[in-house]
Amino acid sequence: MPELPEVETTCRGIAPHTEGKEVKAIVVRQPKLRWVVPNSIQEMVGQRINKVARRAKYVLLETDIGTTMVHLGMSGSLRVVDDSLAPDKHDHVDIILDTGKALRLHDPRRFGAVLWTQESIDTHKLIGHLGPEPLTDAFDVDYLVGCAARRSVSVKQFIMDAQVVVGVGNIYASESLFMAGISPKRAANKVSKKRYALLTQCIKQVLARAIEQGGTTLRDFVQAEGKPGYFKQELNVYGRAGEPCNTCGELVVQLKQGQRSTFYCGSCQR
DNA sequence: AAAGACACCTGTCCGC
DNA sequence: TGCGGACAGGTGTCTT
Repeated sequence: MPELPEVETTCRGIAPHTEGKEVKAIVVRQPKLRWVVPNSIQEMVGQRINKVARRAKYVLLETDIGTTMVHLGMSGSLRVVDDSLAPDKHDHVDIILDTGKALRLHDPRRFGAVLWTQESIDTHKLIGHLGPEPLTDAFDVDYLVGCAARRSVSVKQFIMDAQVVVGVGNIYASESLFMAGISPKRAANKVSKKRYALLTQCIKQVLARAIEQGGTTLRDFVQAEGKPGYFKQELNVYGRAGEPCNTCGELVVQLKQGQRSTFYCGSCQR
């Protein structure tokens, strides 16, 4: 489910309930997620959560002595619930706070992760090699053009490459390319600098707007309070194969690129 | 070095 | 109603 806007929405939703609160207990009902939840996660018990942050698609719960990293995978969501609320089948991990609330990870497919690290996040094995955040100034046209040199992969797969830029997943890659009028099939090194300048802006705009709308709920994403995101109604191409393009009326096309579905308008995108 | 395939897992939907 | 197969928002790892 979650791309950058959904993870950011989650962070913003849980922050008021977790920042400054102490962790009273951690309950792991199903340790087998993408990686087995480490026993060292219990080191977080008794610690105060100083800050909720995000890097790429990781939710970071920072304490004085270490950081808990939560990844939502394809089907994960993190909610704030009353500690006493009975867990569902796929509620795998609870981080129980001293307020009577708990952060509850729900993840049917178990592609998500809960990890504990004492090292600096910037150099962490899973994060150190990642590209810049798309909503920062470090992500600009010169940077993107530099990355694209000698890359024959399609521009859609290129912008989904986390070593190039983080947070752009399957929905927002298609949407950004539609907004920029660029064909997803074009090779990354065959896109002009002028069009990369536009694409850079479109990626920022699409992600920012999706965050404003609380993310996109396709099937199971929910925000911290359990509400869906509302960006789905603003999708122009994703999931709209066979429907008319909102701009020109031509039918939206679906294809596979790197095992993932891509949606685009063959008339508006060149 | 880069590109492509595969793996992980459950739920849902569609056609027969 | 049941069954098989395809598909789903991610990403590390292995093979070409």
